[in-house]
Amino acid sequence: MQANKKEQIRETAIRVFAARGFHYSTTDRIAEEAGVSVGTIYNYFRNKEAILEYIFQVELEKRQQFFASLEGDQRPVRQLLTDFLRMHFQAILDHPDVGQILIRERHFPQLETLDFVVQFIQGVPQTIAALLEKAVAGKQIRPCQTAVVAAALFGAVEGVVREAMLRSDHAERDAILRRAPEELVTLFFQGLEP
Amino acid sequence: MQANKKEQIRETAIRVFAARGFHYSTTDRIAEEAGVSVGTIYNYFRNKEAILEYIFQVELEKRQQFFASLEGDQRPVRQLLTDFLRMHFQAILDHPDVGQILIRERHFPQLETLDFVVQFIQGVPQTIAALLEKAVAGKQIRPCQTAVVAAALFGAVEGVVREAMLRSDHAERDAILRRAPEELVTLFFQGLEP
Amino acid sequence: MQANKKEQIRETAIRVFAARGFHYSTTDRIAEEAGVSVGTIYNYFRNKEAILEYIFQVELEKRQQFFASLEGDQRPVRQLLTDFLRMHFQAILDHPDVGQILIRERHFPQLETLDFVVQFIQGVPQTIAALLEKAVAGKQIRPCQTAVVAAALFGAVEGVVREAMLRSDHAERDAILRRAPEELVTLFFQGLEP
Amino acid sequence: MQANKKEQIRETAIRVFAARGFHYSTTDRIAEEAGVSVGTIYNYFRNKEAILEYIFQVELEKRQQFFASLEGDQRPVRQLLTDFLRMHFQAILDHPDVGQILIRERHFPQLETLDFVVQFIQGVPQTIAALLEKAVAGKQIRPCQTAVVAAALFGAVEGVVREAMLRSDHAERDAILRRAPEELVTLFFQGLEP
DNA sequence: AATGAATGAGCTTTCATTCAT
DNA sequence: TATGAATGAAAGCTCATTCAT
Repeated sequence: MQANKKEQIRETAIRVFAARGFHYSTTDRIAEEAGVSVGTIYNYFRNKEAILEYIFQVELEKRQQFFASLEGDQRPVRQLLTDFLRMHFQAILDHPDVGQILIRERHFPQLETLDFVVQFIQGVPQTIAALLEKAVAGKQIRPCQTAVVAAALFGAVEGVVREAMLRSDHAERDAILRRAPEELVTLFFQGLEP
Repeated sequence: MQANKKEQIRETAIRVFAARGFHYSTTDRIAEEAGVSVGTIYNYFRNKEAILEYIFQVELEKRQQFFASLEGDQRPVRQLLTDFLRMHFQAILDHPDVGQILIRERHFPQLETLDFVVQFIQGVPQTIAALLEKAVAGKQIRPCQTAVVAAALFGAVEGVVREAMLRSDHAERDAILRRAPEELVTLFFQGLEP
Repeated sequence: MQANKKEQIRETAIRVFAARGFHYSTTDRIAEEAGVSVGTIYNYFRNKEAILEYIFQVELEKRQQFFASLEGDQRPVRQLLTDFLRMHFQAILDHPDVGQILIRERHFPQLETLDFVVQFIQGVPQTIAALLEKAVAGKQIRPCQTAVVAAALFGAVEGVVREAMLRSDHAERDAILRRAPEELVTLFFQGLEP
Repeated sequence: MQANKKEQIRETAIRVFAARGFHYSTTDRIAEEAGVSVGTIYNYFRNKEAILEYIFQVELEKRQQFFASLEGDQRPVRQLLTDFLRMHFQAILDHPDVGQILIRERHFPQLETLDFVVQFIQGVPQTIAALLEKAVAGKQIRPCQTAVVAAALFGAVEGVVREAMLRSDHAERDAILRRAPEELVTLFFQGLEP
């Protein structure tokens, strides 16, 4: 029941933050929509910011678990990267609200100093950079500043998500998100051909 | 003197917003740092948001002027795009605070509905998309969803800027930003080769 | 077991109130330190104030029992008063936390209306006044406003306790408290010599 | 006008704190009774506690100024002390609410650490102790632990004020306060006769 | 045009108390 | 009897905005 309630608050907060933005969302509103009292929120979260932190934390852990499951995977780097992007875009397809928040509130000043947010923002590109490193070593791609290219890829992913989110036509939006992994991997791997 | 004061407030606000984020910046603070009284701010701006709007407006106009100056330029698309990215990265090198705000406050809910912010956020990628369109027509690159690719490029630019900003070594940071226009154009044009 | 638990809560509350002050002590904290749940507190006490009331009640009863034991004691008033002050100072030496609370929370608005607190705050001086009355009748001291003098003596006791508590050197502190009963009685009886 | 408003808030707060106690007084209530808005309070005071601090500060400064004016006064110590007590009791006669607060909120945990409160609670007795020291040197009183006696006198003063404040009959109350200085000085000086 | 004291709606947060288990 | 999650009234405080000077 406990974990349930925290989860219930998290999910409601995602909806509310996505609709209004963190700073225009009130704890009263979250409580009301979650069907609990304000006090209950504070039984599970230190303060309002902690809710946002938790949302990020959950998402980060999903990505990390995925990376962990890739350990020892012998398929070509291109394949692994495609898989990761598929997972990422699929997560956003499943919960567009989370995507909205991840993009919108990422630059939230207090968040930027939090360990797991730093890990998310730096950690994910670092893992991508490590994959690119392997691809360079395997001569699948030409030598390059892998950290910079990884950052570019990470940014490109964000840009495509943003572009997709702007579409009011849901079918169109989903189409972009669904095709994105292959297109981006193709674009980057062809762009990096030796 | 008038225009001067509005400019003075805009510049101070850039500094304050960049340091703290829009929502954690107070009008009192801006007034104090600008050496004017709060009341004066309201003689030049409808409200606090209007200051942010104005900051975006000024930046947007700079980009638009650059695009206007490109009108009729007959050089290859690749050349034009490189020039634009050079200008953009140079602007960020010159005023990192503005870059910070453009990235951070872009997703500000009330801003997203404002015409010239929409123009900035959509307009810049749209211009890039238009250039890509021309390149496709000229068979310099393969057919693609130009809007999505433009968004990816725009995002990649942002990602590289962010990566550069993380470096504590200034020389290294500047080196990345200086090389970035060519590298990104090369990456994308090779990636889009027919 | 019952009486035990109530006692356990009372003792913990004394520690907590003394350390933080009544208003900055939470029921959660008391429960935690007492090793019971908040709910349990409310099985023994009507509300938070009732805990404070009970603390006062227990202390008052101790004083009253002492007075009762003095009934019929034929020794000179000066002797009786000295004994009472000895008992009082000893009680504070034994439980400085209780002394702290008795002094600090005495002026608590809701407490001031409670019968047994009124009895404590007025009752102790009244008993002193009664003893002084007897001394006046016996011509051991000159006629005076006994209520006012009793209040002065009661206040003086408090002042000396406070002064003693300020000393960081424990030996010094204890020395003051040990000598205090005689010194105060001497001071006041000499001051009231006929 | 500025100083006026701070003064206006201070005076209202004295009335409100005296009637209800600090912890049961709300900033809204003070604002309402002072005829200003809550925001205005916070233009003059850091927070609610700062109002209480200021009340203490003003009273302490009055006492200190009085002591300063005594510098170089050649009259006998007994006379000086009587004068000081007269001033003190007169101040309480003039503003019984202040007296109430001085006694009730003195033990307020956050106040106890403030420099000027420490100065008040320790400083006033120290000045008294210094006067007693002079009286001992001049053989007007017998040798004694002047610090302890000063604490006792300070406490006795408080006790008498408290006793007076308990009287519902104002005439009676004022009578006690008016007679107190002479009575206490007589009591103590006779009690300390060599 | 410039000022800055005054405003008060509105927010986050706390915590004594309850009650279903 | 004991529990402790849930409650929600109530409080302190902030800060964008106004307007008399």
